[in-house]
Amino acid sequence: MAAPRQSSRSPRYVGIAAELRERILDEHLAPHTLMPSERELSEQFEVSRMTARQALMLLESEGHVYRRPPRGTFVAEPRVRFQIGSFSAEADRLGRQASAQLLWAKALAGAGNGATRARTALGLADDDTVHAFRRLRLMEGEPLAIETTYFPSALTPGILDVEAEGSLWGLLRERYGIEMTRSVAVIESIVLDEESCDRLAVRAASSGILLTRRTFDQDDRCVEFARDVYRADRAAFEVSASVAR
Amino acid sequence: MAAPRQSSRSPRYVGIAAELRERILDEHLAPHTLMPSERELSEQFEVSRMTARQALMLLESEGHVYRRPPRGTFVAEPRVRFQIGSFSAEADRLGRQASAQLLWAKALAGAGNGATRARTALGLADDDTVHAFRRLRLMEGEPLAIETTYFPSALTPGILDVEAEGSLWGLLRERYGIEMTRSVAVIESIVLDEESCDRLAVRAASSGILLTRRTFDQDDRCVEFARDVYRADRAAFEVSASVAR
DNA sequence: CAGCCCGCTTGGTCTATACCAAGTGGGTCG
DNA sequence: CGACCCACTTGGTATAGACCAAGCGGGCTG
Repeated sequence: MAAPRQSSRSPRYVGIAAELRERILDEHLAPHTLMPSERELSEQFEVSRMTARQALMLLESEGHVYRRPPRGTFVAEPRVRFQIGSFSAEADRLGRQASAQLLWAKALAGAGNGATRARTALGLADDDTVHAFRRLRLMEGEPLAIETTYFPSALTPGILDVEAEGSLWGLLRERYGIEMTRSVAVIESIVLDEESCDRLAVRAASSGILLTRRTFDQDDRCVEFARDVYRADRAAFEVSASVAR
Repeated sequence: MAAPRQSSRSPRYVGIAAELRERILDEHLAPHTLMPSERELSEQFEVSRMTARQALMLLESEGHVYRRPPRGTFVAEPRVRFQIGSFSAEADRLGRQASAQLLWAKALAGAGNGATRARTALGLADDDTVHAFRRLRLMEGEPLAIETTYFPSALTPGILDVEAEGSLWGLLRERYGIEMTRSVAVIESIVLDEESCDRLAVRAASSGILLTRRTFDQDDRCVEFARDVYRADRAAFEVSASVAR
């Protein structure tokens, strides 16, 4: 049977999403509260399961709920605000407990694997090598970002052998005497790839924020190139700029 | 009938999206090229229309295509990169032709309508009024952002009567002798509301980037509060920061 | 010839149904 | 008692079919 003509102009699933959004916000349901299942909602609102599902998918894309099959759909937590710079420094500033899980650490030479792009960003020659880390960053135990960081090998001998659970910037200062002085970054909205969704524990093709950063030291050498992917529903960025005239 | 067991692990629609993405990127199809319709794709790939549709929706959320019912689905243009600051200044820098359509301009007093929030951001008292503009910003004729800008009324007498098609920052400098010197902004990913989707000519519940900005003058007074909503698929932001130690 | 209208196509929405993978919990068996 | 297993529930994927609004173009009508 076709859809019965609705009185309002907007689609049924938008209205259902609005109703649920209101429930979450007005009754300020606690984060991680279990929402009704798709099948329950389809009965309550007298629509097919696919329509109830569309409403929940809308709320998920807004960051109001998250879904954890086969457990159910839950109320989400509000997002965390970052400034550009080191994840660890930000966590300290916010008084949150940050940690990192090393995914890999290696020396990159030759072409491919982002090595070429990293060398270009770092201002290195084609035959230079770079040291690269990929780390999952967590705050209060929740995965928030995947950082991929590249340093010129010449500046960071032996860095791959260090335990990389803490601040890499701190390591650069303490062990290599490199002072980071300024960063230039590009922030954009992306759709997360399969691996990132997996690591960040969000559903496939979720929205993410890509922060591509170059950091310079006291001599204005580019000493770090980083490509950080944040969960869009959990992160916000605070930036400041002087006005060019 | 149920879905036949696929050989691969990933869903059918992800594979179809990948195939189409490849076609767009490898054959570098020109922007605005018409893609096959959902019904055509469902025949070509031998899936139901809903599955072909999911693939196209995925590509749309990635910004690879845009949909314009009932004309069809088209290859999208790549995104534009901004620095924090004035939209007009950025357009100049990029050598693009920028324009603005005034949506409304009014004086706000009392509570509600964002007036309270604007006063707080501007550091004004509860009985002060603010002058507010909402403008649709276009680049090369394409809607890219909705700016809502608030100024202290005391600093900008008569500003509501000015034609607001160009740069408001230019106006502040030339007419009121106010020099903008620095901005502080928060960038985050949001889902666009119905009106914004409409104005920006994107589908309902598309992803957007919210830039909330406070701008200060030579005396470090906050002279502008702005809430700008950009299309996530068309905008990127370049920022720089010195490293706090 | 001008203008209107109608039918085709498109994406958008919705129904109804089916099977799948994977946690959860209860009950059973050794 | 402990380990295992199976049934139930959940969201995820997929099918097949239906009607809608709206742009477009061709053909008909005045």
